[in-house]
Amino acid sequence: MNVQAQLENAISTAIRELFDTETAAVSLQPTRKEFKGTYTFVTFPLTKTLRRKPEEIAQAIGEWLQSNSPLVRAFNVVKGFLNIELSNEVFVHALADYSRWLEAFPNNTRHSKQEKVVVEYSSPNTNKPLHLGHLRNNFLGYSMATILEANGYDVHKTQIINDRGIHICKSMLAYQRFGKGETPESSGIKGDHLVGHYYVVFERHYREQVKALMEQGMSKEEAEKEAPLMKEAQEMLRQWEAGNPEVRALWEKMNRWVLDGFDETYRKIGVSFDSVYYESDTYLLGKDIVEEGLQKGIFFKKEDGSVWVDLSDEGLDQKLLLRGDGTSVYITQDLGTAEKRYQEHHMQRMIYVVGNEQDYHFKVLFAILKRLGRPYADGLFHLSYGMVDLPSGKMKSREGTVVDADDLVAEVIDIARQITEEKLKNSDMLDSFTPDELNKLYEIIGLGALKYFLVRVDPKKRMLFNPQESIDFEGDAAPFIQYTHARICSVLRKAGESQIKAAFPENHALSEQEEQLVFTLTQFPEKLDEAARTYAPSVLAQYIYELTRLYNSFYAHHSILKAETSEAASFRLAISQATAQTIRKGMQLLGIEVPERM
RNA sequence: GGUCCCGUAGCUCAACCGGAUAGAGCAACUGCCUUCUAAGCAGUCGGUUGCAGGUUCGAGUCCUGCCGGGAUCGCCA
Repeated sequence: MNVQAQLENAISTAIRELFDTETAAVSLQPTRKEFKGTYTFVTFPLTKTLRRKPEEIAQAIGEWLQSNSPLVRAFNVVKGFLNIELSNEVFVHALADYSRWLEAFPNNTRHSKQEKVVVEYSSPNTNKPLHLGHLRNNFLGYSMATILEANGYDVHKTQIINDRGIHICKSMLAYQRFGKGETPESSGIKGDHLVGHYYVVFERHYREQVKALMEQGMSKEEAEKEAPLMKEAQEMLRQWEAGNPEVRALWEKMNRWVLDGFDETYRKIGVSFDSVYYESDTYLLGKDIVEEGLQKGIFFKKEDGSVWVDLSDEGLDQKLLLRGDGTSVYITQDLGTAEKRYQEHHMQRMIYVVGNEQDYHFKVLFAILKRLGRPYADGLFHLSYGMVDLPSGKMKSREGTVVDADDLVAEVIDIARQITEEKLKNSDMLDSFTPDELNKLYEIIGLGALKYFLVRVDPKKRMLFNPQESIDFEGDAAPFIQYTHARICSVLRKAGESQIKAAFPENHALSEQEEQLVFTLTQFPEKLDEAARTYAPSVLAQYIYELTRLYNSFYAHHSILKAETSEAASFRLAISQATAQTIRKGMQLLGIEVPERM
């Protein structure tokens, strides 16, 4: 049992013995740092039942604890707040226990829950390359999956690739028309960018046609519908559905280019998937479910043959599930995909990492699956995250304000290169790295900075990305954390040279900072649990930052290897080791690497 | 218009289930490298938590109204 739970029990006992009353579960909070103590018990809620002043209650419980609990060294009362100071051995033992646990983590938590979770993220369209929004999605999804795994779930990472539809036909048509047979190889352009280029070409010519038609007196809506290019794209989609070999061949070729491009990006940014679903494989599957819903009377058919569900009693609308001509819409495909995944994985939970612009869509999807009585319906969760805005507002592909993922990644690595080279030169370390090591280091630092920036913010909130200044290398940023890790590693190396070993001597009297550090370290499992429970990797990011800050302050105010006593030296070394490991394993859960030297 | 989300320091973000004097970073300004890596440490400056009520021992947090911003309400995905 951990210290906090033991204390809470002790307080319950104290209340029973002192006031002859049973209380609801007591809960402690960390003491604010301007007061002495580690845990604080708030007595205000007890004043009514006990009919005493909060100070009196706090004082009485404090005295009881001090004489009855070996955990408690001292206490102080401020208004109704009882601040509890723990005895030395508590910290020493806590660090020893934590270090042992940490050594084995995350192997010691793996598969402890017997529950399978499917996490879907990324899920791009195949008509253009990944952008900044996808990066937030990918880092969030990958990190969430890793965090769930470390919490004991059996995690399966997947995505649904939207590889069919009018969007890809637009790129195909433009390529057919203007491409002159160029390929990623012949042009030297990454496949997804090449296909994206033709999507833009389509849009450009299409806009011209629309404009011309409008000048001839058509309304905008009419012109957009009547423009020859649009009609041709729609015709191409029909041919695709009909299985026209030529169209299919072009589609396969161009999709291959895009998917290869995506793979390259995924590899670069360090995310991965256990499986991939393609819309072209699943888009027809939902139809069986629609049929089933009709038979069960959950769905209904309109005169034109279209199929609908009425969710108005749940505050939602009527929603189309199948067009009058029998073709499927977006949500039809999602029904089918969910079903297929359940058949293949029998998961208890499935998490969709998708932007909050689709909040409504997922409400509807989940409501439908629930009405259909699907066993997995209650385990569905939409991890809805906010959009990434630019200083100019929302990213708009038509206005060319989209921040391309590959460009951004290359840019942050380049900035990392410049800064790191400079720093290494200043500290005479540059020559101690091989060119390969340097390139790896720049990548770790640049990517780390980018990932941390995107993952430190509460997923639910929309966030602002300023290309000029958003990626920090100082302060609340990954390089600060990475640097601290490298620094500790350096201390650990030197400790090895001078034969100093980490230990947990009970007679070492901890300084306030040491107490705080030990306390914060041992919070890691709780934070990990909270991150999983609340679907927020940001709580881990913030925790690691807080730990790093504390350590740096400790580092500046304490000698480690040249400490006053050998007990102090070995205990501080133990703190340092645990901090480095917590940073490394914690950052790993965010998908961020940390170097041993920088 | 209906529904949902958001509004905290000049900027970017925190604040556990309602707890103490609302915290960090950036920016600006001071100090600190003959001592374990200065991407660091210590400090100064910066707030009527959008506004007005309400609930209570206590409200950034819960409730109501208003103001401002965003998303969504397609036989698009």
